[in-house]
Amino acid sequence: MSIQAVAAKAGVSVATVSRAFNFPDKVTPATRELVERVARELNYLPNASARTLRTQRSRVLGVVLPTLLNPTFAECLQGIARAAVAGGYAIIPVTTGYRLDEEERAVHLLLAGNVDGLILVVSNPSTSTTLPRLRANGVPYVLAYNRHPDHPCVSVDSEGAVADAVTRLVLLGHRRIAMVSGTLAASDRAQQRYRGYQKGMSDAGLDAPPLIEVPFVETAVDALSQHLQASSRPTALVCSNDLLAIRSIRAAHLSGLSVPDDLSVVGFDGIALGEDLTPALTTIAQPNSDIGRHSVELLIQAMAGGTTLQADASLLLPHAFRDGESCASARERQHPQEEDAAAS
Amino acid sequence: MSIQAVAAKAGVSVATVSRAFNFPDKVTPATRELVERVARELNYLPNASARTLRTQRSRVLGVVLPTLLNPTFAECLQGIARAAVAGGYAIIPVTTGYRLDEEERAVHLLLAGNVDGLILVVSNPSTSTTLPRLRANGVPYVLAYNRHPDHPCVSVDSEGAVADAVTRLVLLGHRRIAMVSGTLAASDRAQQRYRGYQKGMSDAGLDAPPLIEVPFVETAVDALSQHLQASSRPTALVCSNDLLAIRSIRAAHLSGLSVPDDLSVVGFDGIALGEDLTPALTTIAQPNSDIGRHSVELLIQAMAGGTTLQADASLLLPHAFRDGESCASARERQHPQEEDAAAS
DNA sequence: CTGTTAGCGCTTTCAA
DNA sequence: TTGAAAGCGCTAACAG
Repeated sequence: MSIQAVAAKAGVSVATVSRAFNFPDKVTPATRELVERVARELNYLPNASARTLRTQRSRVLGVVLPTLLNPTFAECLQGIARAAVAGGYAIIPVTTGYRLDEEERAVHLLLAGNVDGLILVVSNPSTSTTLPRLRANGVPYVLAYNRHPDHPCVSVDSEGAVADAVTRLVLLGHRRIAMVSGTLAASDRAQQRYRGYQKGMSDAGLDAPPLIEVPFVETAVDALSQHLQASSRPTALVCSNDLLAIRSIRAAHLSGLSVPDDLSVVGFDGIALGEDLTPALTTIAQPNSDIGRHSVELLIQAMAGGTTLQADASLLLPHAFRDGESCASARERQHPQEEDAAAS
Repeated sequence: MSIQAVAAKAGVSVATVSRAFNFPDKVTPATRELVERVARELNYLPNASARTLRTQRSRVLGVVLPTLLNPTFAECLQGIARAAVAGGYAIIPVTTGYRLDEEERAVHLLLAGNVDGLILVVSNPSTSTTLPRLRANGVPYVLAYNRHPDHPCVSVDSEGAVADAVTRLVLLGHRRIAMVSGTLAASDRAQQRYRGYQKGMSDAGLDAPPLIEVPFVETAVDALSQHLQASSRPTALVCSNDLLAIRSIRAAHLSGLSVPDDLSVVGFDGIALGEDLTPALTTIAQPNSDIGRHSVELLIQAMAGGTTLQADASLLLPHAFRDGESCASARERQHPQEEDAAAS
C-alpha cells in the first residue's frame, strides 16, 4: 500500500497526498478530506523507511544501557519510552552488561540502524572510546546517570547524596559505617558514591573502613555474610545500589543479624519495589523515570535545532532520601563510649 | 557517506561494493579486501533505510508489553533483546500499561514503523481487536505469556502450575487458602491462574473463599491488610504474581503476622529478585528470559520462511516451583481438628 | 567477476 | 492549490 495507490484512487498526485499528511494546511480542506478518506479506506500507512531515506531523519532514538535486570534501568527505560512516544520517536534499546566492548558494539549497531540520536548509560565517560567517536561524527547524544564535565549528562549528585546519607547515619549514632559496592572500576557512579561515602566519613571525623567490594552477583550474599560475621562488624551499611542493599539485608539475616536492630542498611537508586519490602528499604531515591524523560526531551530539543548537545546542557536532578525501615539508631554494643545520639 | 563514495574511492561499481558486503564470496578476495579497506577508511556504514526500502525487510521486531515496572517483563525483554541481536534484529519496545487502547496504538505505531514482526503480551487474546488485524494483514507475530488456541503463543501452563501449588499448600496442612489477584478482567493470565487455584482447591475438596482482587497498586497493601485481619483469615495466600506476593508479605507484617509462621505466601513469575528477599520468595517460576528468547526465535524462523506463525507453533515452556522461605506448614490455630500434616 | 541501471516509497523543489 | 519529476542509498536483475 503506497502513496501512489492512494494518489491514484483519490485522483490526485502523490505530492498532494504527501502534503495532505505532512502539511494539512497546504491543501484545500476538500482535498485533504478526500485524501484522508481514501487513505483510510486503503488502510494506508506511510512507509517509514522511504520517508527516512528521503528526509534523512529516522525519528528513532538509540538507548544503550547496562541491563534491564536492575529495576533502576527498567524504570528509566520506561520513562524514556513514554517521553519518546510523546515526542514522536521510537526507541531501540540495547543492553551492554556493563561491558565496554558491548558498549562499542551497541553504538555501532545503533548507528548502523540509522538512529537520530543516542541516550546512553556508559560504564565510565572518561574511559569510553565510543563517546569521542560520537562527538566526532556529530551524532547527538546524552548520558544518563553518568556525570562528566565534558559531556551532556542527566544525573543526580551521587557524591553529595551519599555524603548526606552518611551524616544521617552518624546522627543516628553509627560509627562503624561501611560501604558496599559492586566492582568499583566498572562504573563512574560507583566511584562517585564511594567518594561521597569517604567525604561523609571524613566530615564526621570517622575512619572509613575498607570498601566492601562484591563483584559477582552470585556470590554477593556469601561475601557480605563474611563481612557481617567479623568481630568488629559495621553497624551500618551504605550500599551503592538497592540490589546490593537487598542482598545485604539477606546476608544480615543469614548471619543472624536483624535489620535494622543489629544493622542499618541504606540503599541507592530508589527502585519502586523497595517501598514494598519488609523492612521497607531506606534509600537515596533517584528520579529514574524523570532521568529518562529529561534525557529524551533534551535530545529531541537539540535535534529539533539541528545541533548536538553540549556539556553545558547537563541536568542535575534532585534526589531524595527516602526513609524506610532498614535504618535505625545504633545500639551501643562493645563500644559503649561511642553512644550518644541513641533514641531507639 | 554512501555506497557511491566507497565505490568511487575504490574504483569499482556500487554493485561490487554491495556484493562485497552482502555476498563476500561473489567477489574476488582482492576486491573484497579493497572494498573493506576503503569502507573502513571512509568510516562507511550501510544506510539501513535504503536497504529496508529496497529489500522490504527492516530487520526490526516490535515488542508490545504491559510495563517494564514489573521485573517479569523486564527479564523477558532482556531475553528478547539478546536473542534479537543474536539473530541480527533490532527491537522497538512499546508499553501499554495493560490498556487496550494503548495496545492498539502500540501496534499501529509499530506497523507504521515498518517492523518485520511483532512479539506481544496482550491483556487478553480473545478480546483483542488488534490480533485479527495483524493476521488479516499477514504480519508475523507471536504472543508471549498469553495462551490461546487460535494464536501462536509462548507460555507456561499457568493453570496447572497454580493447581500444583495449591496441592503443595494443602500437603503442608493449609486449609484456608486464598488467592490474591490484580484485576481479573485485565489479563488472561490472571484468569488462568485463578482457574488453577479453583481446580487445586476443588481437587483437595476444599471450599475456595472469594478471590481477593486488588486492582490498584497504591492501595494493594492496605486492601490486603484488611483481609488478613479478618476473623477467619487465610493461613496461606496464592498470589497471581510476585509483586503481589511481596505486597502480601508486607501487609502481613503490618498486620502483625509473620511470614511464614502465621501466613504462607506463594508468588508467581519467578522474578530474580525474589531469591534475594527475606524471606526468600516461594514462587512458581517462569523462564522469563527464555519466553522472550523463544518468541524471537520462533518469529525469526517463520519470517525466514516467508510465512506467519500459526497457532500450532505454540510453545509451552516448563515452569518450576521454586522453594523459598515464605511458605511453611500450617500451624493449628482456632481449628485444631484441621491439623494433620504439620511438621514444623 | 564486475558494471549498468531500474526502482523501492517518499519528500521537495520548481512550474503551472 | 496542485502536479511533475528528481533523487535519498541501496539491492538485484541483467548484460557483459
